Amino acid sequence: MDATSGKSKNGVRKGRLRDAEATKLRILVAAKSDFAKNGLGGARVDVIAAKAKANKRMIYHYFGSKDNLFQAVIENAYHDIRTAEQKLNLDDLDPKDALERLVRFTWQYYLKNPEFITLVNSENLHRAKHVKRSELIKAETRKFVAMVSGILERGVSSGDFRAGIDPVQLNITIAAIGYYYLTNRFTGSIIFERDLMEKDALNERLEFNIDTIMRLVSA
Amino acid sequence: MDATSGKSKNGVRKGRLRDAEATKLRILVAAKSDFAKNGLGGARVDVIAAKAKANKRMIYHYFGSKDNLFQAVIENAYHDIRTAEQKLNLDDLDPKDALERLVRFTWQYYLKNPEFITLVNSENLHRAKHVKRSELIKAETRKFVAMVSGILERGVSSGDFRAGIDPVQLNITIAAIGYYYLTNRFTGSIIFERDLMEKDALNERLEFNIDTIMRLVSA
DNA sequence: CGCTTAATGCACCATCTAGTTACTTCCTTA
DNA sequence: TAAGGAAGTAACTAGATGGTGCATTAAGCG
Repeated sequence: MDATSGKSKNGVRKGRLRDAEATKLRILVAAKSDFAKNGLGGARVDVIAAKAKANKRMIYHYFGSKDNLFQAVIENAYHDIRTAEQKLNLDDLDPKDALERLVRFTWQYYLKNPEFITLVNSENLHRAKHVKRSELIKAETRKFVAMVSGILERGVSSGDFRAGIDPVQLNITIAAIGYYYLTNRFTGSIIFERDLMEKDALNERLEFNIDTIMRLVSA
Repeated sequence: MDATSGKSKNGVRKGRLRDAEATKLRILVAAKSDFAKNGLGGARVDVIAAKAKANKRMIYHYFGSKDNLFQAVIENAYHDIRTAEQKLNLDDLDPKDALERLVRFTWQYYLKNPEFITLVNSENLHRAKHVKRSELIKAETRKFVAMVSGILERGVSSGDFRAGIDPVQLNITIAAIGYYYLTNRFTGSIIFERDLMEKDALNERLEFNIDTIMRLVSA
């Protein structure tokens, strides 16, 4: 999406006054942020419009409804993480390294993109009705599962991993141990009476997670 | 809370017409259900009142505000799970059995009480501002962590578990691998293209989780 | 049995919210 | 350069929504 350039036909920047793609993108970005902060129900269309420096009418013009806007946001969020995962080139690594790298990546991605977690939570509150409509998300996930499956197979061949591990269960577990810690960082920090988001605590958790996964798969 | 009895001073049941405790409890139950279904922002006070067969005025009479009502609900939810955990009498079991029992219990509790998960998610969306005010929750969690800590110590002594495991990290992990699977059951079932809530799938996941935890702690 | 107090119900309000109508302004292209 | 479509705006609406004021009614006590 090269929509922020705002160039006229002669290629000269001119501070884009009327730029459909740019406006659409600003709305999407603002919506992602507001939906992540307040959930689908809690987010306000007026607030999104203001944050996007767009007129509310534009939201309906480009997206049709609040629900459709949410769908665009969640689809985009899944697409981003799946794209980033593919860029890890895990197939080129030794299976143990590949797996560790995936655990690290997953943790860091959630840490740097907390809105992904909140959006997924919100989507599950709504019984995945938006994700259900997206073929793109399914296809990209299929590719991702295949990649993890490949790592497992190579690990079994090399004698590093035990056989019979379901790649989907493994995926879920890798996600779970990071996701849960971070999505529940507020209640967690209160009930356990320690700051879970302190630098040392975060590093400790990442090492713990790597250890958990390595022990889980090792032969 | 023995509030449903509705007895007059002579102890005879008389279909309680004016029963403050009963009304309060009906509101709490209805609120828990509606907050769990729609989140704090999405839940409607009028709907809660109707579901509780109480007048909306009563909600404000007993709880003061929607926020205070939510606080009562979340405090109650934490209290319930912590109470159930204490009833497991894990101290009387062999450390390995105790740990397995805890993993099984946690999974089954989330499965049977899905509203707990949704409430906690909602509370984290609001940065734990309600839980923050509850001393009860902190105290009960402290006791729970001590119990897990005891299991770990006994396991180290018996030679079953390795030393140096942080009970809070272990707790978080036990919760995570069940919680994540279940809270994301809707998106999970779509993106992985398999029904995660099917009976066999649930059993498989539980066994996988027990395995994960056992491998994590074993010497 | 009457009186006080707490439980309950009704009607109402001020504000907000998703979505729309009717309009103006800019940009492209023939 | 004129025209038509696309981008953008402001004001509005119909229905919610959280929250209240006030009257009413039952419970329990002396």
